[in-house]
Amino acid sequence: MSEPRFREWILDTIDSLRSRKARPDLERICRMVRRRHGSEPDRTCVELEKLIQEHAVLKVNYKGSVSYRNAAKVQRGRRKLEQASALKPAAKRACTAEVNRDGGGDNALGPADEEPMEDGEDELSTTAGLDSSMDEEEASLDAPCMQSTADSGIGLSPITDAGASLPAASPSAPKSSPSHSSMEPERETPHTPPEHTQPAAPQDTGSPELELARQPAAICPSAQRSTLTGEEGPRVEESALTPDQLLPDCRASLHQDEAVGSDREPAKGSVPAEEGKKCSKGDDVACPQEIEQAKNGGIKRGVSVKPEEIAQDLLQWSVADVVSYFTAVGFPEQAVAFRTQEIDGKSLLLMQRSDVLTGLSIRLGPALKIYEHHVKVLQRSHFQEDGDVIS
DNA sequence: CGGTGCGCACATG
DNA sequence: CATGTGCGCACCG
Repeated sequence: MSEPRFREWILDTIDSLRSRKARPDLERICRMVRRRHGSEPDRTCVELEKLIQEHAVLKVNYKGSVSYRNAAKVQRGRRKLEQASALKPAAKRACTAEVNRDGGGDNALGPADEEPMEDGEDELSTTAGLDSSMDEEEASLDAPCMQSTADSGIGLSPITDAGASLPAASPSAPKSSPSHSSMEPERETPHTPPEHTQPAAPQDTGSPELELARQPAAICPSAQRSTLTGEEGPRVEESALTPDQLLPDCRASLHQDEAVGSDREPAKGSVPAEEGKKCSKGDDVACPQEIEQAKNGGIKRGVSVKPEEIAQDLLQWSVADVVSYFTAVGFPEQAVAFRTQEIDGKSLLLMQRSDVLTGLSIRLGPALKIYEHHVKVLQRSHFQEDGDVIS
C-alpha cells in the first residue's frame, strides 16, 4: 500500500521542524521531504493527507495557522479540546479518549514506524472524540487553513472521513460486529445545500469524495504555488498513483488559495468513476451492479430495493461477485486483491477497516474509498436490516 | 538563497 | 508556574 517510507519521512520531518522551532506547515514539510528524499511535494501532500486520515499526523490550528503534529508525540499528557468550545458550544466534549496511540504503539521515540495503524483504537477513539472534533469540521469549512482564534486544538483533522450520507436514519448501532461503530457518527456538513448531497454524480456518495478532495485542496495550494511546485517534474505523480481521483482533485482544486470560504470544492467533478455497464458474472447471484444501485437508491434517497435484500444477497456473494462489484464501481485494480485474498460476501461483511487498508495490500487512497464508500456501506445495510446476525 | 539554531513572547494546562 | 509553540532574526554553506 502507500509507502510506509512516507510515513517515516513525514513524521521525521515534522519532528525536525519542531525541534528547529519552525512551524511544521505543509510548505515546510513538503520542502524538507523533497530535499531529504527527493519526493514530490504533491506526493508528499497526498501522503500527508493519508497520514492525517490515519491519525498518524494531526492537523491542528495553532495561533491562526495550520500546523501538523506527530500524533505519536502529542496528546501525551496534553488533553484538551475544551477550548474548542470557543468555536462551537457543542454538546458533550467530555470524551477525550480521542485519537489512537493508547493501546497502539507507544513508541515515544516517534518516527519509527509501527504498523500502519491499530484499528481498534483508531475507530473507537475516533468515534469517541469525534463530537468534539466535529467542531473543527465546521470551522474548517470556511477556513481550512486558518481558524479564528488560536485554538491549538489538537482537533483531529476534520476530514478523517465522512461516511457518506447515512441511511435514511441511522438509529441503532450496526451491531458490534466486525467493525463496530465505525467511526463517523452522523457528522454531516450542516450547511451544505445542493452540491454536497446531490447524488447526481455516479459515485455512490458525493460527500466523502468531497471530503477527500477538500482537504488536499486546502493545503496543496500553498505548496503548489510556492516555488517548489513546478520544477521537479509534476507529472511523475500521475503514474505513481492510481488514476483514481485524489490527485486530480488535488490538482484541480489547487487554484483555490488557502483563502477562505473554500469549503466545498467546485472542482471535485473530476471523479470519473462510472458505474460500469458490464456486470460480468454476478448473474447467478445478485448482480453487483444491481446491488450498487440498490445501495445508492435505498440508502441515499430511500427508494427502491430494500436493504434486506442486499443483506441477504451479500451473504451469497462469491469471490467473483465481490471482484466484479469492485470492478464495477471503479476499482478494477484493487478488485484483484479481493480475489487474491479470496474475499467473498461473508468475508466482506467481516472486514474491518484495517483489513481493507492493510490486509489487501492495495494503496491507501483507493483502500480508504473502498472501505468508506463500499465495504462500510454494505456492512451497514446488512447489519442494519439483519439487526443481530453476526455471521 | 535555503537550511539551521535559538531567544523570547505567547498560549495552555 | 511549567511546558509546548513558533516568529523573527542571525548564521552558515
